[in-house]
Amino acid sequence: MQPWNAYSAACPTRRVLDRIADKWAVLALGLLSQGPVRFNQLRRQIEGISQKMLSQTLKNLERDGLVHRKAIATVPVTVEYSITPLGRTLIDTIDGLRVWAEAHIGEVQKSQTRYDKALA
Amino acid sequence: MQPWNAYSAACPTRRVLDRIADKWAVLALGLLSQGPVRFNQLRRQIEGISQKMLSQTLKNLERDGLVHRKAIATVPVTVEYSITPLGRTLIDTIDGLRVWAEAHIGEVQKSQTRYDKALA
DNA sequence: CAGAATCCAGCTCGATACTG
DNA sequence: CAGTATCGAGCTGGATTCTG
Repeated sequence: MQPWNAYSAACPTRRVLDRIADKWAVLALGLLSQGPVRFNQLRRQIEGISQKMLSQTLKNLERDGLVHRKAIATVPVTVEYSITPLGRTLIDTIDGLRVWAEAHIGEVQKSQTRYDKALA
Repeated sequence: MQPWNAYSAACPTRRVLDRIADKWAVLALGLLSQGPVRFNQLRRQIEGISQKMLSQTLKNLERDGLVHRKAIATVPVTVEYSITPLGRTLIDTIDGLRVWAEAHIGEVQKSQTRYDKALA
């Protein structure tokens, strides 16, 4: 845990955290890890996302090289998004967090309840 | 990657991601993992944080059971924050992300540069 | 279908001032 | 020392409208 002894905008960890801080990004990447999908298809799968956010999220993911965008010249245009190998290594890493979450969410919830009760 | 096929506010992973989305929380937890510290001591170590945010961050971490707050009745009061065993398991998990970040940040950056250049 | 552009309500967060 | 309270600027993100 060395790099955390000082706040630094250049810290790689922080930059990655900033990216996955965006819940939509993680959600989208997770879905894309199951196979390529089109824009509106993805939108329907991520219930609650606005198309502005999906567009923005995908653009960021593509910029980071985590997702690949492929435009197919049909009429009307079809765009297929897929996860890149790099993206796959990230989602695999995030999976560790998923495991932690599912293992400990009960404990966290209990702590919250206790905390809230102590205030009232 | 099952739980991601639908957006759900109850999804444990998402709740954990929401917590660590807060960059200050991760920073603080990381520092606390090195040993107990007092409020202003911590504040000095996390350069750039406002005391409002530190206060808020620590309160959230305590509520989740990730951090322990111990008030010592001196004059003036001393408050010592320390990481809990649960918090330690989380920071260990986040460490996987740190490893990923340090291994792949170069690749990400290259992709970004390429992407930006393609637009201009 | 796959977006881009605009508008604006709401929340975040820093700055400041005050307290036990 | 370790906070709380209040206020306002600014960013975020949803809703809506329009396009190739």
